Amino acid sequence: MFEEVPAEMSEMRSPTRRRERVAAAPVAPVLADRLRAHGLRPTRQRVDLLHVLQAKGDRHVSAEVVYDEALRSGVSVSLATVYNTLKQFTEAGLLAELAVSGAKSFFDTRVDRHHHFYVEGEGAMIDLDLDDVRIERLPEPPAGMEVVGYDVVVRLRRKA
Amino acid sequence: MFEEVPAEMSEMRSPTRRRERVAAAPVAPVLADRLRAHGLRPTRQRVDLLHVLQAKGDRHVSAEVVYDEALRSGVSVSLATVYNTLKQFTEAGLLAELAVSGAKSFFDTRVDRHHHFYVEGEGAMIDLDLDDVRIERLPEPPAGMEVVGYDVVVRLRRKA
DNA sequence: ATCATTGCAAACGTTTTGCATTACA
DNA sequence: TGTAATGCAAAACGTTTGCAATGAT
Repeated sequence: MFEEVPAEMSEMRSPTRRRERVAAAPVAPVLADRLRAHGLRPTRQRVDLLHVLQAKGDRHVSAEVVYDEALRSGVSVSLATVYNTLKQFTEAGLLAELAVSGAKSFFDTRVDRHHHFYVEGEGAMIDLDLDDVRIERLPEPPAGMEVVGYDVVVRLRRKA
Repeated sequence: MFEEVPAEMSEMRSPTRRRERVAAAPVAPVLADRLRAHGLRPTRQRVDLLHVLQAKGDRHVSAEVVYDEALRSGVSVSLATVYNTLKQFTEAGLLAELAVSGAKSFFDTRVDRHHHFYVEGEGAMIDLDLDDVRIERLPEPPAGMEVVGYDVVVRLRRKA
């Protein structure tokens, strides 16, 4: 391994919690609307997965974690569908793909502009509000290009 | 695919160029010293791969690209050794691992502190001198942590 | 001579795909 | 009903590992 990366990056998994089939929960209509608003048909799996993703607030997840949590909460999906759905959600703007070093994909449930702390040696990422970082000087883009935005990763080390 | 990522990120491959066995070239002793200075035994493969990596100036490569270039320039290595060697080089500080979105590892031959442009849709990264970006305000690290540094990625889009 | 390094092939974990089935609109 | 989405298993990648052979000091 090039680096130890925890299954879920920014928090420990909280104790298992039994839950009704999410699709039947009262939040479902809201989720369905959110999906429609992003051009996605609100199928059972998409609603369920969106619910799983949102159930714990902002976080950084891998496909496997989402799959595990889905099963754990009684949602029936295949791993392939989780992968495909995360990809669709990302294309639709419901998720953002995180740039991390290593060979595994991570997704950020928070899609508004923000930055990150990165804890070295643990691979954990922590959200950083936009206001906590400010860039003073932005470089000139190469000819024919325009600047879309910038991402800052502040690297941390645990004090001895 | 989540995103098209070119085999080599920051430049197109230049036309194939026949070359002597690198280990026999006059640069070898220098490379060997560099390896020793970083605590690595200068084996033939390590010298050869270091030469391949440095042959084109600073760049962002994947294991596969390094492997291809090695074969193309007459260097005999196995893909497994390329992977292992890139990992060792990274640990030894001869390379830096790049944080990119996606499921593949990329390495930066430039190890001094610098930032990057990232061209959306092409996955290309372009080096940015440290002076071209300046951060005005750095956030307070969480308790028990200290800030080691920060990386900035300026995202670009090709103008229409 | 000794011990690190290598090569190879096989194992592994992650992600994608093909195709028959299901379910939304 | 027509079409998009799903499940599954299998394939396709990217990466690592085990072990015997090789090479550096």
